[in-house]
Amino acid sequence: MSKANPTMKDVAAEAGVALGTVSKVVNGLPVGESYRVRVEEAIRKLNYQVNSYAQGLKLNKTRTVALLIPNTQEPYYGSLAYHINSALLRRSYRMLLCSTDSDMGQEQEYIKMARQNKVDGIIGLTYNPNLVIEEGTPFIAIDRSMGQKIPCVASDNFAGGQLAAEKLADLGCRNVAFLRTGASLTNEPNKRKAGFENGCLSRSLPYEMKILNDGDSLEEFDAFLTKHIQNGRLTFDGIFCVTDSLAYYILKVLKRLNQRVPEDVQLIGFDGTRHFGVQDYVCSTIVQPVAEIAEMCVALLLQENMSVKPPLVCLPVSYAYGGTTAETPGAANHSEQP
Amino acid sequence: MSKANPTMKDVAAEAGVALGTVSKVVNGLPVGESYRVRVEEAIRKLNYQVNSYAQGLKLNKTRTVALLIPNTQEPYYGSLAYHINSALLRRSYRMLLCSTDSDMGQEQEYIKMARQNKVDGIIGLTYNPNLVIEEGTPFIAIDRSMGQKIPCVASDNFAGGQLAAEKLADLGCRNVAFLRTGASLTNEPNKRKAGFENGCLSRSLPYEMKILNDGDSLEEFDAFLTKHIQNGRLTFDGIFCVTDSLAYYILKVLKRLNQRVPEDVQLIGFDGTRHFGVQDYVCSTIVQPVAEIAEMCVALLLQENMSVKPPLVCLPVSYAYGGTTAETPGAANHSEQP
DNA sequence: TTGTATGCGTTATCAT
DNA sequence: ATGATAACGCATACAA
Repeated sequence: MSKANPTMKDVAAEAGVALGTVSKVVNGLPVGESYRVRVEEAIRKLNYQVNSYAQGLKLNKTRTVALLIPNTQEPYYGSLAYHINSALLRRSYRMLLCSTDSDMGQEQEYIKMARQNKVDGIIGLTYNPNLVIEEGTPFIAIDRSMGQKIPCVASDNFAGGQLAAEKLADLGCRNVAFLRTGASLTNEPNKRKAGFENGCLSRSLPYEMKILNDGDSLEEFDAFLTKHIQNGRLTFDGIFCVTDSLAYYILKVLKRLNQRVPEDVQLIGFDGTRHFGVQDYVCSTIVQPVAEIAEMCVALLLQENMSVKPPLVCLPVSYAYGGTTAETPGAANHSEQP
Repeated sequence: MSKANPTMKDVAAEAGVALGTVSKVVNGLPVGESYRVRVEEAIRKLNYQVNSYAQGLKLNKTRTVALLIPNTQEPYYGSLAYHINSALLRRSYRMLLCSTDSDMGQEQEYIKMARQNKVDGIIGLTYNPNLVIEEGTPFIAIDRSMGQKIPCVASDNFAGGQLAAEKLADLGCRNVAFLRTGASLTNEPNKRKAGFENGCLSRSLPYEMKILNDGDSLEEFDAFLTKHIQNGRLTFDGIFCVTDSLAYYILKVLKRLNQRVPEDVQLIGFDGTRHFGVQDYVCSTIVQPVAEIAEMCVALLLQENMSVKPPLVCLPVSYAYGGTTAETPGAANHSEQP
């Protein structure tokens, strides 16, 4: 019976060659034909596999990347994790999943772990403003810039906000609202507001904003909307919510207020969230290009033919109909549901 | 300026002690008080971190576990990945995420990778019937038994099916249906059917089944339900779907058929899927105890005070109201939405 | 072209 | 109790 975990030494003994020869065969370096065959045979016979830990120690490269992300439960995060994992796998890189729960202490702990584990790089979606990152390990940030030296990848949130405004205008809205939570932090998604304002102005579309502060309850929105009901009808005929998650909440509020969606009021969210991750859209929405964001993060991290790291990369978003806006069959700019 | 990646040797030199002493301090082994202080100071000064790769090579233990799962996009999988990650983190274990897309070749590739990477164990949710697993690495299966030697963790699918039938009976249903997809594979979720039949029989509740074969389109269900419409009303007043995902699809079909839910027909799914992972339930459902499943997998894998590995562990499910059944305020067995 | 020897950073076994 | 040293499995510079 062969050993449970054969090493190169075992393979060398089995094949009757030297250790170095085995190493060369394993790494595809030139070696005499007859030797190569014998070594390959021995490898198969013993079922040999390289030990990444010994290899990593020697090369100081581990082909492993850590992903810091709040969780994998919420659809945007889960989707991101999936696509980043796929992009890494395609390049034969391993991925350490680090669910941080957005806890600053835990995030820092994971950074430490990543360093101990000698990862080749870190991709992080963290809102922690004072995360300490070692100079040594390459880092790519998602959705929040972490300084000039660290590239940040995000979707084009400004354009997304603008697109939402334009869509609402195109679909016949005359008076719209923008609803947002989580205002305090500086991050890319915050640009959705500015983009929306810009879009409204360029279309001369009157708008109002309701922006919650950190501690506020979502019920503030209920009060806000209730206040804007006149003769049983909402004074807004269009609402842009900063996320699909919020849009879903607002949808329920509107139902309670007896407003029909999309007949009385049209609703656009942001993210491109689908039911069960892969089915239809939860609401009409500005879709983030999650797969492209993932691919870009990995490409930047592994520095594939990129001479210089850009500080901020914004990827194009698109509009998708999801039942909470008027349908516009035949419209040029209309994305369909897969 | 200090070195980018100081080693124990550097710490020893800095503290003016021997290498072995540093190792002892790092690992909390007894060491002279004055030495310990000096070493700790040097560690802080140089910002030293152990190298897990050197440690893993030496100890042949890596404190790393691989999770094989189809993806992290679909809510059940994403949630499972999150909770397993948390359970491992609590024990200071790292987790390699291996999204397999249910591809058999990729699954096998990941098993190989896990072996190369010297993981201490593997947790796998895979429907691949002929996956080759090395004897050496501990393996825990989720939702599908992979042989006597490999423990399988799942929720109590039989009891869940039974509970669904009993709930429908309790809520006044007189004629129900069971709808299922993905029939061919032998796995734990298949027991939902048997449990449901059992529950119907014990309550003398008439039932019918529609079970799709592997290649079938979901539209078969449309036809099935349409066929059971008489005078504009569905002959079923209760439907149990094998997953929430299917229940969501059926919900849309019922809407098209002008059946009101839950007034005309009540609907129960399975999984406990929530909107956006953390909000309200998508439908009334049999909730899988995802956190407990995760915890059990990790505990079994790491063999915490378990003398013997059980071949199959079934964890209790619960019913949750999610809007697609009649509300039963005050009912004893009623779970509420968090 | 092939074999030999050294070192990666750590732990553990020795003498001291 | 502390210091020196071998070994973990691999890659590589160097000798043959």
